[in-house]
This record gives sequence, structure tokens and C-alpha cells, in this order.
Amino acid sequence: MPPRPPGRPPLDRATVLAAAVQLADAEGVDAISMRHLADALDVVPMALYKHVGGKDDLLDGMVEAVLREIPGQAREGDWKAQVRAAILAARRAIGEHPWARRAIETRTVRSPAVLAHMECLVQHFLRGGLSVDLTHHVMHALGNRIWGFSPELFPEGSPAPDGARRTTASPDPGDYPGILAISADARARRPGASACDEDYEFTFALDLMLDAVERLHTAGWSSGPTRL
Amino acid sequence: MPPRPPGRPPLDRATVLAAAVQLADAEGVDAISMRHLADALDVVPMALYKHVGGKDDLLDGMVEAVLREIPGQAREGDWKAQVRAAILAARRAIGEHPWARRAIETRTVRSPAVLAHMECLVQHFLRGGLSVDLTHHVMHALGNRIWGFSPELFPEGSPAPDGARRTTASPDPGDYPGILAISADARARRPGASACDEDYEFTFALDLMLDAVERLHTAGWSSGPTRL
DNA sequence: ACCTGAACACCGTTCAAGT
DNA sequence: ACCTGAACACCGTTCAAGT
Repeated sequence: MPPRPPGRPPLDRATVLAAAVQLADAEGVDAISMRHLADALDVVPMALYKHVGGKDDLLDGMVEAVLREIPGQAREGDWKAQVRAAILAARRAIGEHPWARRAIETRTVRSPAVLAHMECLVQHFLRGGLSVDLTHHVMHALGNRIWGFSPELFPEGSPAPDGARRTTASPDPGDYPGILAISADARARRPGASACDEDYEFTFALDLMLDAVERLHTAGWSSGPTRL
Repeated sequence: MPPRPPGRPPLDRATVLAAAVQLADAEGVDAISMRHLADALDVVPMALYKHVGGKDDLLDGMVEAVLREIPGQAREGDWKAQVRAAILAARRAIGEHPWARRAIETRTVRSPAVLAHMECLVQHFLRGGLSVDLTHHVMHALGNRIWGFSPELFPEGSPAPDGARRTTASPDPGDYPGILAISADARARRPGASACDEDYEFTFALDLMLDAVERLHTAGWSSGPTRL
């Protein structure tokens, strides 16, 4: 039999990563294993190791591939508008690949595309006149919000327990009147929709943050105490 | 031979969870496997399934055990002080178990101790006079910060690459002057220390957030547009 | 009740070999 | 160069059995 089925060109890193992204899109990150991916590529698992350092490198490469889809933004408006635009661009790119959220949170970042996005934001702040020090703190303050997502606080449907069998008894909603009030209110406010408008929550938090930074900056912020 | 070594009382859930927490403290979360944990308890893996629903339930239980260490706080000061105190208490509890950060981010939360902490914060806000709606948005705005940590932006040592073999070339620091400036500045500012004072970054972000919320609240905030 | 043994269907990764 | 086979040391979880 032929060394590779006739029509199949040899693998390369880009092909492997693209297939992995597609597989994760279709079946979720948990479906990403060297063996499963190899199957999808019609290849033996070990063939992948020629193109990808191992599973960690594969995942980094997948995040990399997604982040490379972030388009460049026009340099218009003040630093706040530019930061906002860059973050929302990242949000759109990542939104296509829901698994990428967790992957970014999990991975020990600093691949080129990751650094490029952070560098882009840092430069918006610095060009806007923020001090290096303030910029540093603000990057931390934004946290994962720089990627266009906030951590999921109420993972799909507030306090109601799901089907997962667990030894601990499922919680009694009556024990959490505050949380209950919040989700009832949110549901009442948007009849027929899911309890939580993720886009709204995200921009609310982002704008809150950016406004607070602007206030600090224009007030001539300089490194302060604020210790634990 | 005896059914169990003489001195050993039968396992129960609390014992299993405590052993798991201890194992994770000592060897990291990656060391947590049913088999490894069973070894540590001198028991066959399947024995654990009598006390713990499975690996997911084990991890939820571990987080639960850590969060139960959060002490109750005195109800003094305004809502801002109370929220701050509750969050810093969570921070201290989780700080003892570094693996718990990632576990909380990863887990699909809503176990009783998780809900209890959120409920506590929600009630501080509501008792402080914030609307249910504002409280909801603010909980999202705080995000994982409610647990006393912010996501790691620069995972130990900024743009320098680590030893992990990867196919992609390690990034050139010259490509990221902004990030470089930030970490150089941070290092210069705290000679001899690590580039980043995590406590400072955390409180900076937390206070920025709480101040912004207070400003919104006293300005009579009511649900606004802020769409994407 | 609580624990065990053997088994199933998976993992990531190595090494030496094939073409 | 690029891919394969066989093997190693792991996983979580099931089921039927032991005491």
C-alpha cells in the first residue's frame, strides 16, 4: 500500500492546528486528545509529534490560531476607545470558539499572539499618556477581560442544580434568597430570554473599569498604598 | 489477613476530601487522580467511589472543603467595607491552597459553600441599598475577584519563555516594548522582589471596582443601554 | 456496610523501525 | 523526511465478587 493515501498531502503544523480547532469546535475541548485528533487526520498518534511538541504545545497552538483571527483595528478615538475596540475584537474572535475561553484561562500563556494582544493594549494606554506603572496595574485590573470574556459566575441557570450525580445534597434555593432575587429579577427584566445577557454584563464591567481608570488618570494618579 | 489493617477506621467522605486536599497541597492538583489518592489512603481505587461520586464530585468537594475554612466576618462598616472584608477572607482561605484557584475557575461551581459566599456578597450589596439589578451586574463585574484572586496575566516572569519545548520559536522581547517597559518598571520599583506584587494588584483592582460601583450607586444608577 | 480484583476503554509519550 | 508498531506507564469507571 502507498506510504500515504494518494490524495493526501503530508501534514504540517498549520493543518494539524486547523484540524484541532475544528475538532474542538465540533466536539468540545474534552474531545482533544492526541489519539482522537490523529484519528480525525487519518494518521497514527505518533505522526502528530513531528508537527507539534506535545499536547501542551498543541493547545497553545490552538489558542494561537484563534487569536490570529483578531483583525487589526483602526487607530481612531482616544485610548479608551482604542482599548475598547481591541478587546471587543478579541471577544468576537474568541466567541467563534467557545472552548478557547477555558483554554486561555488554563494555558500558561505568553505565546506570540497572546503577547501581541497584550502589547497592543499596553501601547494604547501608554500612547494615551498613562504612566507605565498605572498601565501595569490596569492590565491586572482588567484581567481576563482583556480577552473579551468575564469568568462565568453563574454557569447556565443560577442556583438550580443539574443532573450530575453528586454525594452532597443539591442546595436549597431558599438558603440563597439574594442570589434568587438576582436571577428572578434578571429573568423578569428580559422575558423569554436566558437569565443573563452576557454581552451586557461584559460591557458593563469593561466600561466600569475603563471609566474608573480614566478618572484615576485625569486625577493625576501616582502609585499609592492600598495594601492588604 | 484482616479486612482492614487493625488501626485503620473505615473511610468516610470527610477523610477522603481531607486527604485529597492534603495531597493537592503537597503535590499539586495534577497529582489528584482516583488511583493516586487511593494509594495515599492505602486503599484500592474503587473504595473511593463509596464516599465520593467520582472525580468531578471529588474536586467539587475539595473546593468545598477549602471554602468552608472562610471565617464569618463581623458586620461592621458600610457595604463596601463588608464586601471587601468577605472577599479578603476568601482570599486568605484560598491562599493556603494555591491549586484551589484553578479548581474554582475550572469547576462548574454552585456547591453550597460557593453559593454561600456569593449569597453573602449579594446580601452586603442589597442591605447597602443597591438595587437588585445593580447588584447582579456588579457581581459579574467583580467576577472571579469575589474569590480573592485575579487571573494570572503574566504567569511568573513576564515575557521570558520557560524551558518547555515548543515548536514555535520563543518570542523576541524586542517585539513587545510596552510589556517590557511594564515589567522593567515594576522590577525597578521593588528591587529584589518578584516583578509583581500580587496583593497590591489584587487590592488595586478590587478597590477600583468597588469605588466605581459606589459612584454609580450614589449617582442613582438605573439599568442603562451599554450594548455591544 | 465496606472494600477488592479483574476488566474495559481510554490517555500521553518513548523508542526503534519502516518507506 | 515523514510516518508506523509495539510498548510503557498511566487514567476513570463498570461490575461482580469477597468479608
